[in-house]
Amino acid sequence: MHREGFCRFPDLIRGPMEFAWSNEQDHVIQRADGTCLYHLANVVDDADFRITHVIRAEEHLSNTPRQIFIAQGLGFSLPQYAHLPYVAEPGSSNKLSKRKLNQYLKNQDFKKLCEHGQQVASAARMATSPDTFNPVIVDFYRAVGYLPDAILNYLVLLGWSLDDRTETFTREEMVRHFSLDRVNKGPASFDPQKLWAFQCRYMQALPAPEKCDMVSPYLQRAGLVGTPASDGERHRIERVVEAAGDRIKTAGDILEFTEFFVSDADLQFDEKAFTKRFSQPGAADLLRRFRDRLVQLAPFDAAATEAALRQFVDEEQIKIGDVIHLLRLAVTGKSVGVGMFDAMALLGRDHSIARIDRALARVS
RNA sequence: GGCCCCGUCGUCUAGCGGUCUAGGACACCGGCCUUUCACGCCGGCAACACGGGUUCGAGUCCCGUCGGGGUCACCA
Repeated sequence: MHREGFCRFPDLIRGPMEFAWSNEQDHVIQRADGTCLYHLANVVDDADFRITHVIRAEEHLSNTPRQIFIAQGLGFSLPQYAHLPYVAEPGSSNKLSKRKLNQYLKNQDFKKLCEHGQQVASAARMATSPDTFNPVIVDFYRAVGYLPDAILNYLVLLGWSLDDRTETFTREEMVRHFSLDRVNKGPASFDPQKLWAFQCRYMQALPAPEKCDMVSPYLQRAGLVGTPASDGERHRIERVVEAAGDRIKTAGDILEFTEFFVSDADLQFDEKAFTKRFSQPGAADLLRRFRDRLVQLAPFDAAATEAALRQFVDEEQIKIGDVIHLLRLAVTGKSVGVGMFDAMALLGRDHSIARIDRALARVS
């Protein structure tokens, strides 16, 4: 390498760069067996492909002089350089590393993202290894059912912005507006919550048919619908997706609504919640009386069941909350979920009644 | 340690000398809505690392200090 003088080059993000050659070491570029080392290969490869812009992470900034030295030695013309800031760990400015997963798990937000993914994976019976299935690896997001555009939109804003208000970009807008001169120099830390927010936003805006397409493979993997899904199953999926609405944040979240895909006999009850609700005095009896009204109701749709319930609580002089939680537990097995009347309409009268009867049977 | 980079709310950022009593977003905290959850709506908290200059005037320019980080392989 040169012993004196400076290596000067413009960086499209950082401006004019200057390194003293005297600080550079002589570097090995080829092994005794003839194989080449990274920097030589890199420079030759770039020249070979007629690379005009080398856009890479900041950790390569200090490698640039030696690569320039090699390129010049070989008589290549130099590409333009742009050194991007790297992505930092949540809440720190250390470089994000896939080897430090355990440490990141101490961050609550990161942990939540991870646990949500794990939940989806286990519900979908996907084999996962902690080394590859975690939020620092892109595959994680694909597996859990994130929207690529949401990830991209989040990522483009990590170290770059268009102005003081625009946050949402389609891919076309990204390519149209992105420019290196608005890239920040400092590292930006990965914020699991903000990524999640983008995912939620994009999911909300996704048209129903596309949402159904995204969600179906998860039900198939879980063995809840056929592959391919029958017309009936397809219709069921559409209705569940519609009823679930915003509650489905990632495609894998469909597996939080398995109660609409299992048989009445296979429905699992949240035992803790069940015990709590049904141990109230008169609970079973109350539910039984409302059940009897459901039997003769026609039509059996959301509006009708709601009207029936409201009339029922009115006559009984109780509050809607006194019975609807029992009803939800009985019909869906859970204490949370889609709107109660949507749930019953979805299942239909026979299944709704059958489930109520099954719940009543376990408490008598 | 040498060399290099960076430094505005907790986080991502806007700001390229006056329009900044510093704007937006996520998060957070209140309130409303409500059958659960989610959504939605309204309101709130919260930052220019510090010290010197330059200037009529500095978050914005210069210097220093402090702080954080990257990189120093016959790895890529």
